[in-house]
Amino acid sequence: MASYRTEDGWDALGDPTRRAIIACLAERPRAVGELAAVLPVSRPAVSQHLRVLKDAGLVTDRTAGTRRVYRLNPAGVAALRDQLDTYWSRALDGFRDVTERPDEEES
Amino acid sequence: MASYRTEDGWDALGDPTRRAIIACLAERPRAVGELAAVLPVSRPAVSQHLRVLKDAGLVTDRTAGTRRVYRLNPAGVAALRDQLDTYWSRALDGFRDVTERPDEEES
DNA sequence: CCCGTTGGTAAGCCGTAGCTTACCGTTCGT
DNA sequence: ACGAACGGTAAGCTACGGCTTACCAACGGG
Repeated sequence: MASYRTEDGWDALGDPTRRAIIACLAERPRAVGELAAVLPVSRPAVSQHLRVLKDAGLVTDRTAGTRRVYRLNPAGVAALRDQLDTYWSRALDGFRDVTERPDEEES
Repeated sequence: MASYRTEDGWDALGDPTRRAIIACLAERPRAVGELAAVLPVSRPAVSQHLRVLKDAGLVTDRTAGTRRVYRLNPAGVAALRDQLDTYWSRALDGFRDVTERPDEEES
């Protein structure tokens, strides 16, 4: 609640690799090396992506010995979901405003 | 349901200008010129963004005379929302899996 | 019937996002 | 205490995404 958002969650999800990371972490928390082993990019690349995701509040990390375990942050995901809900409800209002016009061509 | 997704909705929302367009269209449907008048980019730029959003299934367009009115597509928005819901629920499972380890340092 | 309005497309420029390799700090095992 | 494992950072290259200007097609009003 009292957290700044240095990076936008949407920008963070704009990259396919980062979405793959999110999908991986959705299954279970993983260390950086595990993620790099699965993904088609190098470990430093994963590290950089994780930084972006962390700044966006989508993941949290936890040091376990020499390893660093990342996990999904449900709060961050929920925040984006709420935004979509807002767009969705407003879109419905927009639909109500302009009733069907028969002389127009649908896309 | 039976629609392909030529472009990914997340990629589409990865751009700030496109998110601004989405926000605009969430209020009410608008023509291309209207959007360009509000946004800080040229009309062709808006047109290109609208194409991406349309390919992603996030907006639909409707020809009205010489004008072309775009509106938000609630189905497309709902699809993304559902994906986030999936991530969210799986993340909760992940949290249950790994119980708190006191010797670790939180991020 | 012409002209103004509207908007999609082409061509091209430029910034930056993402990747790689190389390097360094930290932590644990033996 | 030394070395290996793990991971973050720096530097640099390349590709692509977004913007602009210029051009063209379509529809409508007077």
